[in-house]
Amino acid sequence: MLQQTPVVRVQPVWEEWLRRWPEPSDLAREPAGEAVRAWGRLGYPRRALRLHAAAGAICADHGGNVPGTYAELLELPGVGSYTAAAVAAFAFGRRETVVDTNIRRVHARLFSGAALPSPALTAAEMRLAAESLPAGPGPSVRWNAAVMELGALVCTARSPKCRECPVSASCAWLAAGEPPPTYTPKGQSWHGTDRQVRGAVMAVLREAESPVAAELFRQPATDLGFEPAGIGIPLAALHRLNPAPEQLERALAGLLGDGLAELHPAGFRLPA
DNA sequence: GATCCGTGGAA
DNA sequence: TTTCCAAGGAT
Repeated sequence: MLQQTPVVRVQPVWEEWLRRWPEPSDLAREPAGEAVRAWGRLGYPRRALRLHAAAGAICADHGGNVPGTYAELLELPGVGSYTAAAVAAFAFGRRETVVDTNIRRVHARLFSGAALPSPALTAAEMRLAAESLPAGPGPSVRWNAAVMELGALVCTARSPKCRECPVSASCAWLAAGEPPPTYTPKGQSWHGTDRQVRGAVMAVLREAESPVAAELFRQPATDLGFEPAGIGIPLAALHRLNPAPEQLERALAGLLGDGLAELHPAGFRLPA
């Protein structure tokens, strides 16, 4: 849930999730669509699908217990190098090189003198992170947590709080006179994109308690002469986007291809 | 390596 | 209002 999503937004969803599914086996028993529904508006709903799949893999391959080594974790759906290292370190106390966006930024400034890390994680960065990691499980776990928190709370992307930074005296970026970023990160476009249409369709499917006829996506409900039960608001939001027919078809096909939706005789629905 | 994949709060 | 960007991963 924390992948590309701030802690404050994750926390309430995470608490409800663990109340409902305290063990991997509890989640694995559910249809994938229930995981997607409970995911709510966290974004990137494929993560919900993969978390559900990971629960299944944990039950099938690990007796229902989350594995504790980097290599085993990395095999799970939706778990990449960052998540595998973070879980092994923070949940199992192992010495792992954890590199998230916060740690990358701290290292870029403190060690390399750059305002921002490069767009993609490099081998040199991993080497630098591995070299700076203290020896011993306990110190390494605390180091990972400390550098991550420093990046999240003090060494922030915009307007870092250098006056509050405990290592400002040894910061290469400050010493260099706070040079600006050498590249301009281009943000993801959103308005008018397929991604926005996918999001609007998913909002409808999450609210729907029965399959949604394809015509409801393709044509405003007012033109159909009736009010669809329960999904009027997200459906109106979708039609307000006024996606081109081709774009809507692309979004629906994409969701089907990703397994986020399935086509029932009565219409589209979350995977049951 | 480049792209794609959501969402909403803050600047 | 627009832009930025947040505990990334898969293809």
